[in-house]
Amino acid sequence: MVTVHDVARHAGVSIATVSRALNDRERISSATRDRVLEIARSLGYQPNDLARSLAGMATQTIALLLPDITNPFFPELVKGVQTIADERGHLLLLCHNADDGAKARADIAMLRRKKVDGILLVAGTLKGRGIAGATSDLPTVVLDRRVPGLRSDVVTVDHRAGARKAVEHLLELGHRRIAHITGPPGISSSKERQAGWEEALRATGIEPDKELVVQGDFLEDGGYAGGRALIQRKVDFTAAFAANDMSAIGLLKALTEEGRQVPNDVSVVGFDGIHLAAYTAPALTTVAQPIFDLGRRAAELLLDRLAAAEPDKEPHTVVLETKLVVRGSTSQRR
Amino acid sequence: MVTVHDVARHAGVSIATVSRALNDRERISSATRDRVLEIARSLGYQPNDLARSLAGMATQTIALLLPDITNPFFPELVKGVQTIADERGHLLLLCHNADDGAKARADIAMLRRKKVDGILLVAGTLKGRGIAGATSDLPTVVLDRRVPGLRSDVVTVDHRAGARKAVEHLLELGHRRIAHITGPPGISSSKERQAGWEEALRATGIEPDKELVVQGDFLEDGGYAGGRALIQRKVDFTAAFAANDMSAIGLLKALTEEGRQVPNDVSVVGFDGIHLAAYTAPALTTVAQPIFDLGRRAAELLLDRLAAAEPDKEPHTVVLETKLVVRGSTSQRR
DNA sequence: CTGAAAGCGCTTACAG
DNA sequence: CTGAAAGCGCTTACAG
Repeated sequence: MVTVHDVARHAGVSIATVSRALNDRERISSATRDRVLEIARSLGYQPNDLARSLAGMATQTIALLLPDITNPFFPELVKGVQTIADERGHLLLLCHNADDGAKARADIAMLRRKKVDGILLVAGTLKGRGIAGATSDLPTVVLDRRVPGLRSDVVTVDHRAGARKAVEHLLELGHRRIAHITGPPGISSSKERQAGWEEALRATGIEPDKELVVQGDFLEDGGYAGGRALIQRKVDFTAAFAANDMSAIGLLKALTEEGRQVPNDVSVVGFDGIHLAAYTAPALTTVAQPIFDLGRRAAELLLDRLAAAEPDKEPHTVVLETKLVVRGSTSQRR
Repeated sequence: MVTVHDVARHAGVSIATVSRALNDRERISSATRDRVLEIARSLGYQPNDLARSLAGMATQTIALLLPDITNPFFPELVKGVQTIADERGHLLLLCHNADDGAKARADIAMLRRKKVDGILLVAGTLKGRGIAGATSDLPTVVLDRRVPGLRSDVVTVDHRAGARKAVEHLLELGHRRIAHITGPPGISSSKERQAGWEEALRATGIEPDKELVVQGDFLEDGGYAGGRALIQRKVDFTAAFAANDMSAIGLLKALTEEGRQVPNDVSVVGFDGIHLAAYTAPALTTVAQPIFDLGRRAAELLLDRLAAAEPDKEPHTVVLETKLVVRGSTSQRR
């Protein structure tokens, strides 16, 4: 393996000069720099980043922690992150925690030992408390929803406004009895989306009916169970707003199985805008998050902060826009 | 930051002893070991893995290189890899190369400087030549398809046998004019799947008709274009085997647009078994690869090799089984 | 602009 | 079983 010593010897300079040539920024005559660089190249010199980082330089590595990459929401987000990491010469570490707080903390401890420069955290249904301690003093950007107790940059969407768009769309189609399948309890994005449902109804003079609300979990199963529950309880509804696309897809399945036609008998709107939503039958009307941009902006925010002169300046929150995408699962109330 | 020196001082021992206590394996009295460990714990000592690795230990980090995480084939595979990495205390680096050889080589160079222990490579449509050089002497396991010129472990499926299953299924349903949308040219998995199509036909005494073959690219667009081409050319066919699920989905779309009912007018079979295939209308009959296990086995193979006494022993190829999953897109020939 | 030296935080022969 | 020392491959004050 070729080291700075080899390059130095061949160039007839000290290793300090080699280091300066390689890292440029120090004052060094351009003649020596060019000569050293040429020799380094001809020797096939490749710096050892371990040594570099141990000597005080950044590792140029960030980590992305998320619950489960097979959740269709995440690949697009990962791609957004990766795009920026690539652009800026950083490597991306991926960690799955399956919404398990202990696993997440163990991952963070490991990342700390590895001296990653910073982390991107999709908290899923994780509680903020344990995580906040684990990430202390590690530059962190939180994605998609706020995590209580965690003082960090946040990149998210306006979940409440998005939910309002979904429900307003249904109201405009003439629906009045609009069910809501919630997300998992206790996390802000669930609460905000439900609040958006309520707000939109009230704004039209409709008092939200508790009977129309069933609890889900952001998963297909929860949407399916929710759909069956609504029907079993003989709830009267002509439309439903599911807290995310996967639960909307589960709901679609339950409705179909129970003989209700979508959208003729029931209109359905989801939330997220995952690719999958375009392939269901009927294709799902949904409130699309800018998933790729969420990843992009979060990575940018993190790397900007890392590159900043004073990286500790106060946390920043970026709120991106959602967009209603109308497809086949919604129609005029009959 | 707490270092071995701090622990040593508090314990009244040398840093060598601290290191031995931490890493266990050396002979050290259990009394001192326990005492040192207790002190390390109470001081909140966390080893610096950069220093550890620079001093000769493995980085416990592997990398997974793939074309594009938003291709629905990959999330499941990543999860398989991650599962094993987690089990064995390794971190996972993710690199996207968008089927760009130069990008892949740059990534590999970076990974080398970071001293990753080994890499997992999904070559996509990458040519073997450039990659083979880049990975030289870096422990590598190749996934899903063989890469010519690359001497490494391989975990794959029997693409040809899988394709035969698809076509045999169609033959059993009475179809005789079975079109084939190929994968991208020049890569082994495409060729093998096409060879399977031919074999199955010949085995039933049918001579493969060139007219029934249209080139695709493993993407939805290629399947869509292929479907339109078949119809425009007025090719006579009652069934089609697409080289993968995404092209089958594109084909579904083209057929529907052209007024052909699936499966009544045309039966369609895909390949891969991505989740998405279960959500289309009709749901797609497909030859499922054990995607999660592909990732699992590849990671196991790599980590086994890294842990092995003689890591250079000759390359191993693991071939996993595919499984026909019959859904709504195929039916008896009318 | 350049070099000698110290230091980053570990592990591991080598002695004892 | 334990310690003193060397070494992993870099960067960066400190002098000059």
